[in-house]
Amino acid sequence: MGRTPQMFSLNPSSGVPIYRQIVQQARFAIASGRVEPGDRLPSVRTIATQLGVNPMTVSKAYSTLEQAGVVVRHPGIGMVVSQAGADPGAAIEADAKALVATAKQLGLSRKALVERINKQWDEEWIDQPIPLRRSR
Amino acid sequence: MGRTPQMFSLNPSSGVPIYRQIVQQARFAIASGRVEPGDRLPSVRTIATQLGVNPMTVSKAYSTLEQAGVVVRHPGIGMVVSQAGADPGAAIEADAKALVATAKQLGLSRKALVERINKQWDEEWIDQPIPLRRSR
DNA sequence: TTAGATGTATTAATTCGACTCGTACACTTT
DNA sequence: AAAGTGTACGAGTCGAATTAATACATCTAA
Repeated sequence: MGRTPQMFSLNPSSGVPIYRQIVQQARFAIASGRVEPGDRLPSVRTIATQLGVNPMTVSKAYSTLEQAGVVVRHPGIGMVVSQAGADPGAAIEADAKALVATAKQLGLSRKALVERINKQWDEEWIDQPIPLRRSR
Repeated sequence: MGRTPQMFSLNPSSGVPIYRQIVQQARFAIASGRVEPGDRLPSVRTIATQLGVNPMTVSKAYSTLEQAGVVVRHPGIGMVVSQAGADPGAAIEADAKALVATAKQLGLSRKALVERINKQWDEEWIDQPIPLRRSR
């Protein structure tokens, strides 16, 4: 059984909470196709040991992913990537909802909001923090 | 001189910080046209007295509005609603920026993001918390 | 110039939520 | 059973956010 290369890694100096780093990296892994729907994520204890953190911390990350619909809990088995989880759109639903709510409160028109989004899209240039690695 | 009816009111049980409530209500007042560009907002001490809070708390609200470009500081005069401040689009710039950044990180396409926004727009039905009051 | 108005820098107290961990538990597979 | 899965519960820590008291700098208006 080929021990899959460590799926997660921590950046202690980033200031980003551990469980968020796990959530983020899991999402990247899915978005990049490194992990597909139906695949199992490493067990809570496996990750906890590898990263040297408490199992509860990993569990919190998994709970977050489950709430976001990215994975499904299979009792006795573990967390499995869901079909819908492959849709990155679902991941931003919460943020999108908040933004729309605010925009409406401010009396912003739908068109104006979309324009603002498009404008931001062109302006923002993110440095991709994706440490891609060959899978297999 | 007709004392304008109290422009701000607090909801202590809402859990929303005082200075945020002031910011929000000022934005509503502007969005609804109750206050127009060029108009003065009540002085820090006036509001502080009416609401029974510290002047610094009101000042923080005003500083926030200034940073957002909603009002302009006129030394010795007070805070005046700016022209650009009438544009509600500016008020959501920060949130829009965050959303776009997240979407890009997740590998979401521009089209997919806009679709998500439109979807949310149709789904969300907000209860307008605008306590409109006749002005004058 | 001076009295009275404006907003604010500084500092401090306090609240409050986010984050992490230890432990014990319920459940499923094998 | 034995060994694996995730988690409820409780506690501890830490830091940012919020509010306040006070004194201050600036501008207007007379």
